[in-house]
Amino acid sequence: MKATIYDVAKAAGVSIATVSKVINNTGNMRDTTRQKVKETMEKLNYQPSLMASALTGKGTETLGLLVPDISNPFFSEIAKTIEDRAHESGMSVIICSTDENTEKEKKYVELLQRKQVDGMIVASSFHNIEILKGVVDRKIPLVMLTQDDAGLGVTSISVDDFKGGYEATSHLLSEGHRDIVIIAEYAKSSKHRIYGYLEAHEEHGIKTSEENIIRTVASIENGRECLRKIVEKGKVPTGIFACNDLIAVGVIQEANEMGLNIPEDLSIVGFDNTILATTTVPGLTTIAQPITEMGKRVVDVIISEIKDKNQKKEHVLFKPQLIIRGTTAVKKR
Amino acid sequence: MKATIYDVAKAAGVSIATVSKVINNTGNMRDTTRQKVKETMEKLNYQPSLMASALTGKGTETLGLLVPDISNPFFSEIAKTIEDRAHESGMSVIICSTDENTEKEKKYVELLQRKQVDGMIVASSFHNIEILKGVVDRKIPLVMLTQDDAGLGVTSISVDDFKGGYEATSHLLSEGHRDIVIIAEYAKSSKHRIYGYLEAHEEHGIKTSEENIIRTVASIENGRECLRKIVEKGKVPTGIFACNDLIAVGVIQEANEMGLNIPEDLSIVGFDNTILATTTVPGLTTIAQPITEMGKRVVDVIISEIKDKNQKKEHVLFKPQLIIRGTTAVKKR
DNA sequence: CTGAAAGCGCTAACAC
DNA sequence: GTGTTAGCGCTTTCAG
Repeated sequence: MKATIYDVAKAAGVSIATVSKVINNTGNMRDTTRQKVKETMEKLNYQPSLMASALTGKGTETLGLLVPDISNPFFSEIAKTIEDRAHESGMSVIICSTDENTEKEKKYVELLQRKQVDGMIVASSFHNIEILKGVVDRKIPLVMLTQDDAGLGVTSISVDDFKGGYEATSHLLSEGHRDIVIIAEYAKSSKHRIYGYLEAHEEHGIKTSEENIIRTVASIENGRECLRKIVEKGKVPTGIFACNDLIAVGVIQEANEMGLNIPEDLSIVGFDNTILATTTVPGLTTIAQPITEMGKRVVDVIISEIKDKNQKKEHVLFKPQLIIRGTTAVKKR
Repeated sequence: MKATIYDVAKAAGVSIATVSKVINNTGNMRDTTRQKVKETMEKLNYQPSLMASALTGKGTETLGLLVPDISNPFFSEIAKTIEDRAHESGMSVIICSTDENTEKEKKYVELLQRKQVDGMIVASSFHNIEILKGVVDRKIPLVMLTQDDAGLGVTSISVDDFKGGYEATSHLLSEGHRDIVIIAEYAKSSKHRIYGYLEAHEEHGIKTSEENIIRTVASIENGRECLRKIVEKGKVPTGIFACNDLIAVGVIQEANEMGLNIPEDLSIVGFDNTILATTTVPGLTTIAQPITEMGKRVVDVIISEIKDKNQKKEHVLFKPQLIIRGTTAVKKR
């Protein structure tokens, strides 16, 4: 069987209390004792059980991360930075994909609670806010990433969606496009991007209509479908602002199949600047979210909340950045 | 504070043993009692601590998954299927990205052991085999995914790399290409793909040389660099078999920048069939690994090993599938 | 400086 | 049927 603290104590000829002290580097003791214990731990290949220590009040040193779908590049990139930063701070991460599914949301949140995670990060979308209220009530540190706090009174970290939407649209507008369709998601963040889209139009003195705003669920397939529907309706826009790269890629693919040239016939702007934006041809003009900084920040925040609950909650907004690649150009048509 | 089993017992007017029984659905008792306890649990919002139960001998119901880099689409796609399947079986997953870094490998494996995961899945590459020996010695179920068992005597699940390499090369060969470069990784799996590459040549009665085999670390940037180097050497091949999609994408991008037309001037075959293969233009011809089935299979295997250690170890080989898209065509040049 | 002992929340015999 | 009790492996006073 695995060595326990007792085995070490016995082998080293000391008490378990002493061993515990060397494990945690606490208390004072003769250097020779500490040394001896260390050696025995080594020899016995002893690894203190995190379960047991968690049970005695110490934290579990693990974070829960809830994302809609880890196989989506945006989330896997975020997960990577979160994981890295967490490990730097001695924490590990359990990732759960909710699939935008209320059942799973509930199940996973409960699971994470039963596993006594020290804190939870909820990324991008969460439908069952009641569930989250429960974790707040239980005083489990919680921070929202890439979405607002939904009235939970927790800190949230996101990109400035309004500004992102504004910049994407402005870019299109300034290249002469007057017929711009925005393909949004149902999420709150998309709402802000839509406002940005609207604001940009207003500022440029251009009017747009409700018809130019369509919504869908993020996926390549849905992006394609959207373009199909747009075209079916008759008038083809010269610019499309897709609220994320996945949708944008779908639009690009469908456009290609329909024989539309990009960017000559149709300019496209995405959002997120995931790896996908770099693999299309031409490269996708998109709004970058500073994923790395945001990821680092969330874990820093959550860790500081774990150390000291009732920290001041804040709403951190990161600056989006327009990355111009090949899918946008001055209007020709 | 959070409700414990004692709180429930007191509130329901029973003993903790009874509560434990209803939690685990074991033992017999009057239906009314069970009902009453259930209600109290509900009312108190009680959630049994997995820490505590893990400590008493039951498993932790968590799996450790070691991948090189979760932000790589191939791994995030695998992680997703593993996560899904695991949850279906009541297990959660802790994902760790080793970054091909021996230090991290060691750190994470130790961490997972201290967290007492019930089993570990090691995907794709692991350098410090000694470390893995340690987990095998400790009788912790371990299965290798997408790589061979490195003499550990554990079960491994992977695609038939030899066959994949053979088919990719054969496809190129049968389209008339005679000058085919293979860009491989340093991993064992690449070795088999190279053998497949060689075998295909032999079978077609075509000879190739060592010079046509180059190696690199998987990344878009390295893919680009490889093509650059190949071109610098003078003779440009008409076909390239990249041992994964990431590299293939890099080759495509660089080829585009160099003014080479794909597939007219250069045909490319990738490996993995990740989302990236669908987002390039033209779509990437590639060898698909049945990610979903493989993912399901690993967790099924590991779970059965958890239930019954000293299960027969096997080496499961999945069939690769050539997916023809737009980056390959009959040789023109 | 070091050790004894009381928990942490739960499970699993074994009594009653 | 239901309760008592002895751990699981560790942390943490509090004595010595």
